[in-house]
Amino acid sequence: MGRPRKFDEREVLATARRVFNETGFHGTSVDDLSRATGLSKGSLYGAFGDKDALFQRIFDDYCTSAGQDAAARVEGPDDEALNRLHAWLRVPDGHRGSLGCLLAKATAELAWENEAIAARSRTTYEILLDSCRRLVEQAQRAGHVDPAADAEALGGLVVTTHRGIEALAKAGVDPATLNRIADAAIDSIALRVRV
Amino acid sequence: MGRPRKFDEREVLATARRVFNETGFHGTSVDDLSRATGLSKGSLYGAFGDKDALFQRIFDDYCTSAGQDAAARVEGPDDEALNRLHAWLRVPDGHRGSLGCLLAKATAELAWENEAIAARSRTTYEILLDSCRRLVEQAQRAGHVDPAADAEALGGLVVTTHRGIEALAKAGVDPATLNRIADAAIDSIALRVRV
DNA sequence: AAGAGTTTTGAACATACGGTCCAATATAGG
DNA sequence: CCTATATTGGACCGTATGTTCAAAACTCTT
Repeated sequence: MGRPRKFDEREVLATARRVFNETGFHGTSVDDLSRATGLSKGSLYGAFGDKDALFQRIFDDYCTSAGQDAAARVEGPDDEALNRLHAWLRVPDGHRGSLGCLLAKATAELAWENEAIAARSRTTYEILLDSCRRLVEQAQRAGHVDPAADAEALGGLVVTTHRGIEALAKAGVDPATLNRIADAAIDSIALRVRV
Repeated sequence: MGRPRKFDEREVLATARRVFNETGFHGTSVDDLSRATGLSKGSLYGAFGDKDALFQRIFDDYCTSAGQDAAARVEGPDDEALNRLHAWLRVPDGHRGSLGCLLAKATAELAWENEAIAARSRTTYEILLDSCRRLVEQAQRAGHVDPAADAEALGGLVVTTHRGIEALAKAGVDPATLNRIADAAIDSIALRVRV
């Protein structure tokens, strides 16, 4: 009972995430969030606590979801593993100004001063590294990658390449260039095939 | 004539850069800068203008220096080009908490909202890409990389790997892991040798 | 209809912020 | 020693910030 909520919590969180992702934590005021979500400041505080709690919540959700996505990418036949890695690296066609990854943005902005953010970032990256290692192992089993190669390092190379491509995309580097880099990364990994 | 300055401009700029690099632009107040540099706000404003001008100055200097460093890395004999690429990627031994790159931090935080920052970031990354392309071309001439490979894309792979390694370092990922990724990146590029 | 329980609202609050100003101070040249 | 000039450090201002709160609005139960 009680007065019902006028807003959809998931919608509000999605909007707040978008704003945080665009202007960062310190660059976003509670007024900005209030305006973007349509909720008054009082409602925001009532529903989510203070600004830090709201951000932490959004960041946690994002990391969880990123980890799940990574785990989901591992599922599938071995002989398509390389394609799945490739698809992950490619910049989407209609790419303008970059949606960007909250994990990257929050880590860059806050890891130094916020231990909770740093810890969550680290474990999330470790999940990504692990998923990519598994994908490389699949590609090895499929004969697409040298079975003697260090799967963990090669998987890591995919993760760093992904991060790097996004960083350059944020600076406005030509998407076509970035996609050729993605191709080169996969080619380099696949060239370790024993012919 | 008149009263001479009590501070060394370069020292102040270096300190301010460190602070900006740690807590970001929006996360750093003018009082923070004043405390860190030992200069009063009045002196800061007299010497460097407002907070935006100071940051832009520091960022410009950093980009210029990063571009020069990249250009300097190109100098040297062809048969050491691959080593120079490798050395650039390696994380320094005494690495704790990451010094980090102002270019990456500023781009992540501000590119979306600040056109001047975004433009400078883009041209700086293009200089980095160009330097790495030249280094790969050197390695090709030395016979360390397949001469038929796309040197621009392989050079880009080095840049994105570098960016990615730093992003993961910021999250606290084990430096040893990152160095194995750096090794893998160089190995992958070098494996394009025609034997 | 009345009451209990929630949420919304909009204003109020204290503080922190970026930015400005100025009297006091220190120095170089005349 | 004096004058001109630059720096200094702190007081000061208006605004924006994060946060709280009392009152109103609303739904469900009794």
